[in-house]
Amino acid sequence: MAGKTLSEKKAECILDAARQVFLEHGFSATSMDQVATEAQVSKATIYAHHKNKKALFAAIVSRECQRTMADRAITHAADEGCSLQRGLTQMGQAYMNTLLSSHVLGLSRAVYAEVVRFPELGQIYYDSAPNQVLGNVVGYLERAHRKGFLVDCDTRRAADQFLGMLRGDIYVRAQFGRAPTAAEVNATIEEAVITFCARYASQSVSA
Amino acid sequence: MAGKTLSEKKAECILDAARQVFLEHGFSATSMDQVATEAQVSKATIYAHHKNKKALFAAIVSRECQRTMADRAITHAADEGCSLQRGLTQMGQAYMNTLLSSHVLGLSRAVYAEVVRFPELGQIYYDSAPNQVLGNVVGYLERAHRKGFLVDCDTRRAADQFLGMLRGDIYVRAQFGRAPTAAEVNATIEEAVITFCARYASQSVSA
DNA sequence: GTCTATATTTCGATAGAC
DNA sequence: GTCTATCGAAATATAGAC
Repeated sequence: MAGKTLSEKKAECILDAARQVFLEHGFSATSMDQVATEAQVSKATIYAHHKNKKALFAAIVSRECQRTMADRAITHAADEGCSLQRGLTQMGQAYMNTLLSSHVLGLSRAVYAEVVRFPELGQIYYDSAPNQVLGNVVGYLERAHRKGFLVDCDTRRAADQFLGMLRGDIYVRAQFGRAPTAAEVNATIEEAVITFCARYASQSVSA
Repeated sequence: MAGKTLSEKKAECILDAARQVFLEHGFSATSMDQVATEAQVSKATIYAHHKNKKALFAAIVSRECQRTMADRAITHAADEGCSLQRGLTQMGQAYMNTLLSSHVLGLSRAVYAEVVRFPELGQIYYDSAPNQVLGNVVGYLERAHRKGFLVDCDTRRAADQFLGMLRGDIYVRAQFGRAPTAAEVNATIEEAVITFCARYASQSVSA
């Protein structure tokens, strides 16, 4: 990818700038002038690449959804060779790391804020981020079940409860402005694993 | 309250109109003209009652926080005379009813969207709504513990996990545009109670 | 494609009459 | 307090030169 035209470079600058401004201020509070200044191009250049503000926003949302899922190691964080407790803990750490990062919070904030105006974006976001994660955890639990680590259960329900406990009050606080400490996050993960195992771990594992 | 001056009536109209428009479109996407039209007053009248747009928004957020906590029966939904399982289920139903209502979703959406710009509102919202609910559930669990229904535990952690499981994927879907069915909600509540009791219910209760 | 300059609309907020 | 009328700033989007 060494041979990039000037136009391709500007196109990238626009997307990067739009990402930053949209994720920080949201759709309505962001102006095309801000994006142009941040990208160091003229406003007309933006309109040469994107039909209008809404289309630019949609492009950013799609791009971020893919990126977040691509570089997040949640699925592969769980070492399949170790115990259930350890596997859940590793997944929990990877999940919380991603969820509490400023750009994931910013993306969900921006999409959530505009879901009434752009319902399609809400769909795209849910399908490509939260729902993917849920599916990945379900996959892990099914493999754990085949190894005899888990009792018979609805794995989707179990995964949902695990992720719900992980988010908990910490995530609510993070959404509304208070960043949690690392100690809080670790304690939440540890306790979620214990409660999960109290119901779902097979006797041979929990005993 | 029969004798209301015309001014008082208009003041109410303004608040009601602002509530509707802000909770539907958020702060940035709402114009004072929209509020004025909805309230059937002139824009100047709004500015006679509220310093500016931000102050009006803050007034709405505070008012809605108080209202939501006042008329929500979450705390008192749990019949204290019955079993732990039944009490948790009743609380869960009241909680989900409130959480998934359009005006609570709209309020959290509006506040969440502007938390970067108005950090104080994020604080106010968290303290007066989610944190209140958490505290109320903690209170219920402590009473249940004194009755011997609960094992020794961190009641705040237990309450947090219970509420986290209640919200779960349903709440994420609701945030991003898909309304859950009543059956989904009921199943989520039932399963949250079971997992909660697997760890926290005392032997005499769970056996 | 990219720029400068601008058309056009809409917004928050206010002046002044009543 | 309430209205009409309006100001000035800022927004989206485009025209036209290069």
